[in-house]
Amino acid sequence: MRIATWNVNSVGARLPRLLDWLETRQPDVAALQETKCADAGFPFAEVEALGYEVMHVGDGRWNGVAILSRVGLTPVADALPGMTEPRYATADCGGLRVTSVYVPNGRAVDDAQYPYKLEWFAALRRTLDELDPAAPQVIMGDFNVARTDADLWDPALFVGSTHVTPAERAAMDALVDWGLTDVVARPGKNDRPYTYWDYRAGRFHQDQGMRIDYVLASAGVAVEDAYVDRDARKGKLPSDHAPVVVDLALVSA
DNA sequence: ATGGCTGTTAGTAACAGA
Repeated sequence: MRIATWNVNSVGARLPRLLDWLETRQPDVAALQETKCADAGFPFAEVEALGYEVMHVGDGRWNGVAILSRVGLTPVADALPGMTEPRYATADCGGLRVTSVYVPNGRAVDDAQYPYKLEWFAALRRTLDELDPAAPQVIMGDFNVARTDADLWDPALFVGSTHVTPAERAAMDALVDWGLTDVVARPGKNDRPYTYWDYRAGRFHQDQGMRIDYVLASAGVAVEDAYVDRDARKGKLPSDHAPVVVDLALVSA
């Protein structure tokens, strides 16, 4: 099974590229983030025409997540308990539980969005309490955390910022420590692991990015290959994120 | 040098992203 996660930064603005990407990469399951639309604005017909079932959670100009699957899709949850923004979707897809997450940015450590981000992580962690780490599961998306300084093109620029604080990194560790593997992609350009590059200042061209998009896989998943699809960040009108693509097999208990 | 760009809804400006 091939799965992928991609922060598309508006599914409307990205539709031609999304459809081309689905046709050329052929993911069985794709988790999208930042669709930036309500259900009425989601291109269901175009995506379904490629053979995908779609679960979309969105309410307008910000946030929005989706799960696309051509191996079956049964929705499980469209929100974290107590969290109202459209940043979370879970579905069962061909024997694999798939969660698409768009973790709040946090903005600044002295902003109210920062404790909100940590609360959001805690709510995400609590969803695992009732689950079996041996069951096939992936939680993937834009986590807005660089787990280590190696995940930043210039760690000095992020001192005092969100995305790198011990609390945010501990929140990621708490997910991993429950029993999820941070799937490491094949080395990319210059062996750098980035999945996001700012639009400004030629950051992508200089490979000055961040690793903030992750695939977290349970022990019920055997990873066969993983890579960051940098080609999807090239050319005209790209998202500022690249997809992470993972080939895997389900491990029977 | 904390900017540089791109998206949305708005209606030629504000806000958000990371």
